[in-house]
Amino acid sequence: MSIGTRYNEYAAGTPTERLSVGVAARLSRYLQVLTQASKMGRDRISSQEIAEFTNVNATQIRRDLSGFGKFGKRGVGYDVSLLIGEIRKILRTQGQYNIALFGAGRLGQAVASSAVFADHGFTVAAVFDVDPARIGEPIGSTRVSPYGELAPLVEEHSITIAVLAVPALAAQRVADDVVACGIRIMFNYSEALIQAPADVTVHTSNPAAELLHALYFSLA
Amino acid sequence: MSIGTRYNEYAAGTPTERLSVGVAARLSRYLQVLTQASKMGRDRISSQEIAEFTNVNATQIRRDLSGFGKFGKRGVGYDVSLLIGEIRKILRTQGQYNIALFGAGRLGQAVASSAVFADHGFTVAAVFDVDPARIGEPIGSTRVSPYGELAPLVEEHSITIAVLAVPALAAQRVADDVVACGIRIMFNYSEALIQAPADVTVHTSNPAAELLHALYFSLA
DNA sequence: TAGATTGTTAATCGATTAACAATC
DNA sequence: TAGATTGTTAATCGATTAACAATC
Repeated sequence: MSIGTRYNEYAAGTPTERLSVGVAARLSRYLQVLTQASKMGRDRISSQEIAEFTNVNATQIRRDLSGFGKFGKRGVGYDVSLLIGEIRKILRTQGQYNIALFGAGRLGQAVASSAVFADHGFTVAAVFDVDPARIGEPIGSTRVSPYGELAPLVEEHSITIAVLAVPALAAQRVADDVVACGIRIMFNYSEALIQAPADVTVHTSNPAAELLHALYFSLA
Repeated sequence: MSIGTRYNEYAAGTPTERLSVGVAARLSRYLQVLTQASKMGRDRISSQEIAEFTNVNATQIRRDLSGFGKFGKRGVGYDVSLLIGEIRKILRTQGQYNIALFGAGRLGQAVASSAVFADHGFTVAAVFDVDPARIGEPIGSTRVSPYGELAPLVEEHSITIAVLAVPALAAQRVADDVVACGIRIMFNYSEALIQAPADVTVHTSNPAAELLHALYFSLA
């Protein structure tokens, strides 16, 4: 009966089924490439080109997309802005999402002033730091808030995502506080291994692992 | 005959076959988790714990490792430092590798002073910036060099990896120059889509795509 | 028309999962 | 001994690849 209820909810809200983890991950990456291609003034793009930038097979890309409609033109490719719209509809991530950034040091400042999040509708709505000297400093389009105001500001700005740009030793404590505020998605730029409840998603930036992997294949 | 020659080369140098892309990528991620666990003072770790931090299935982890030897103890788990050594042997990435960092701005400074690369034997041997005001500035354990000295310094320091912390608009030009110097591995922190020859590996940091992906699954 | 690229199928390959004996 | 976790097998699922007709 509870399973039946869930199916009914899906049927009422959206006719499509839940995407698999793999498909959702790949669609997100296509969206990133398309967004950047659009900024570079590209109108059209082929599955082959998307493949080069995502390292996903071109046939796989065409099949991922064709599962939701015929978005391309044979002999021509895909219209970039049309495809951006379609993927956003599929991912149901068309809205604006507010981010809380932790750490107003060099990394935090770089993140706050970068376009990488803004391009996808993510707004850095609050920045926190434990250093009293930094409180009130302008950063991106906001100012540094005291860490003690975390809970009320998360509530006030409807923040759903945390980005951790703090030292590794502080990361777990911040993660715990963030979870306590009801945030369920974190992006961790520190090298710390974050412990979090099962319903919380933690993505950890891992450039060193990617270099090791690349290095293995480049060695004779 | 050429195929036979290749097999002979492998047989002479190393008895093991080439790892698949998937295995090498996963082993690199296990190594990152183990390295961090070691820094946190952990002596032992179970496949289940590695699974939680890598999002790789615990059975998969055990099978990846058991293909190369019996590194674990039943009922106990894996010895962290022993396993670090074994994976380094498998990946043949035990040496020191020199990095050229491009961009001495906030992001570049954050990267240069972070432990994330140093923990895996990557040394930032040279930092380049086009801003004359920054030349000679200390950054990490080196100083900012003029961009014009790229080729001789890459040669002098045996640099094999480039890390791009430059604005998106400058990224492609830097990538072209880097490739011209013979570097074949790049890590790109900008949101730019980098074009490079097929034998060059470019990894682009993509926090926004990972957030979009996480967001999809966290939405009701 | 000729060339290019999508949409789609079928075959192969690798990853995931469940299960469990072995053993620390 | 009892509990825990590895090493390993088998079954299922999803990704990759090649191929090609459809069609812009």
